[in-house]
Amino acid sequence: MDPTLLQLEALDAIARCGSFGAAAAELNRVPSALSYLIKNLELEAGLSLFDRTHRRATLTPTGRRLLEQARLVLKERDGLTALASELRSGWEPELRVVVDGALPLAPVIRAIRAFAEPEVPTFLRLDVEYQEGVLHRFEQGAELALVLGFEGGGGEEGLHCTPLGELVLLLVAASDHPIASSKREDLDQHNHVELLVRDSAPAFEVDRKPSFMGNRNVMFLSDFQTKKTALLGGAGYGWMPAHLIADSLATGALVHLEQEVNRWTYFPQLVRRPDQPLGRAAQLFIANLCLPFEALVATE
Amino acid sequence: MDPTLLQLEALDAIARCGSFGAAAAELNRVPSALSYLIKNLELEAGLSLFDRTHRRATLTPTGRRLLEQARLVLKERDGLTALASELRSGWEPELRVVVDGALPLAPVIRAIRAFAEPEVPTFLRLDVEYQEGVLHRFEQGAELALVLGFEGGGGEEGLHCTPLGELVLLLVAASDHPIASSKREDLDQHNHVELLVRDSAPAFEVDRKPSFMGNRNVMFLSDFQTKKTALLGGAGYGWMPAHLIADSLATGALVHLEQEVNRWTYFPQLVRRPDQPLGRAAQLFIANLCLPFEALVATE
DNA sequence: TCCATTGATCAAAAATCCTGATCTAAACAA
DNA sequence: TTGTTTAGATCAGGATTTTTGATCAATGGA
Repeated sequence: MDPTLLQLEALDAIARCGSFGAAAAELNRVPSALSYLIKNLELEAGLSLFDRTHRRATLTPTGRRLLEQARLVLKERDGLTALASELRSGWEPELRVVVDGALPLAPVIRAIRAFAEPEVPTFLRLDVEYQEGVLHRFEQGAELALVLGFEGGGGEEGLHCTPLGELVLLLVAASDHPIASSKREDLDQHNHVELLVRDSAPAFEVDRKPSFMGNRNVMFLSDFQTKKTALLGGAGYGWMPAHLIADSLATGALVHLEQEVNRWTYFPQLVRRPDQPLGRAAQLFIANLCLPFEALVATE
Repeated sequence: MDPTLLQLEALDAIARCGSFGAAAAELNRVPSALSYLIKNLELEAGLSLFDRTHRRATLTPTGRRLLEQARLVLKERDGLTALASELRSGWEPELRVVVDGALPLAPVIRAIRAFAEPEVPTFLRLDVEYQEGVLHRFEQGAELALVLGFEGGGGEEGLHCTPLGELVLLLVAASDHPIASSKREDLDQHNHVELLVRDSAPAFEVDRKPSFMGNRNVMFLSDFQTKKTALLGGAGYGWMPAHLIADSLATGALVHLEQEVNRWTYFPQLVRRPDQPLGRAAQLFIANLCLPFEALVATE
């Protein structure tokens, strides 16, 4: 059995209009055309769908049941034409975005909410990555990246960058950790453990990592929330985005260390490729992102 | 845009097989046929689905997205052919069953579980009715009825009946109700309230109800569970299926009244029309119903 | 009873789809 | 570089399917 969409449309129209004639008028056909389609449908299905003993052809129970399923087919077909129309009107089929896990997630979450609307046909893929993993994911084909900030603050490699405010990282430790009461320049004197968020690039070899920490003791963590927990537990010291530890600094659970370099300001950027124009989904994402982002970075 | 199932099948096959040629072989066509179908699909959709700059045609992101939706259409189409095959092999499109609310529901619930299996295409409709409502619903077209028992115990009106064991109704009241301590023949002397389950036939006129209770005080309830609650609350006395009040009799919350007629045995019947043969769904229902029914009626 | 309406049937016309030959261009090996 | 292989596009003719308009039978209402 191999039903045609035409046959299913005829079945649906006849059931809705109540007669072959009315359905034929709706489909801009002649009644005999529908007669032909339905006859073949019944023949191929091996089922009798209409009861012709009375003048008006009425659906049999079998016909009604099959109609239910036929309407599911037609519904998906309509979904296909709608999708084609949307793609034609500028929506990307898929939008991939990378976010540096050090950035505040709240504005990103607000932006992805817009993709739940039914009129947005684009599939959204959002990856939260760390360190080199952010650019690695971007190079693999993501259309947008929210990065912590390039060295020097400006763009490089011919990428199009839009500044998104500023993000402060602070060197902190638990208030009951010995390092909290030590003075400047003490960091190199002791073998305190430095907490670091692990690079999320898959093929990244830990040996090739710039050995700025020398042979000090280090603890690698998967993300900043875990790192915060470890810091609060007194595992060691480390850099944290200010917005993630404002509460702990206020309660005094964490303290800002008094070191030569204990504060670093980054300038987060929205990065995209300059050659290819933004699709409607990318524009939607940016429109829902930028405005609140500035505000949230400032206050958090 | 009006895509054809052929076009969608071609799109799906090319994506699965990796090339026009392999897909053509799978569909028993010639490559140029698929070329023609896809060209028209792209033309009507106004989208480019394949990238032909390289030798092997590869799906564009747009093509991949549209393919996702196309596969949904084909999936529903397959569901349609499967449904047709099932209906052809003897499954009814719909099965309607009525159950008298006085009967134990457990065996019925076991029977309807079988209809959750995906290989059962039949839509099941089950109505729990009371009194005249049971036969009323059966006459409206239900294929099967589980009735409390006809007067005289046998079948009537040329219906096919199968006995399902026996069901005892007991005349009971709350143990702290005045009637509980009264002796036989007292029922007519006092104006105690009789609790009754209301007839569920929609057009049933309460005036035409056989006035066997004369002008006594009555309280109509929607079902036996509600009636049990009202009995436990001491609202009055009434008949209850034994299986529903076994627990309350055991704890002593309800007591079996000592009256001339305080016990009635019914013989529940599975009723169906003798002229039309049973479909597979009806057979499935009965097969899952009968065996446990006898056991449950006896023990409950 | 007649008459309007519904739908089936049929042959011819129209549209669609398939085929097989031919052509272009990319990938690949020498 | 050159020639070979392979994937797919294109095109005209043929096969198939669908549509049409006329005709016919049957039902239900006036």
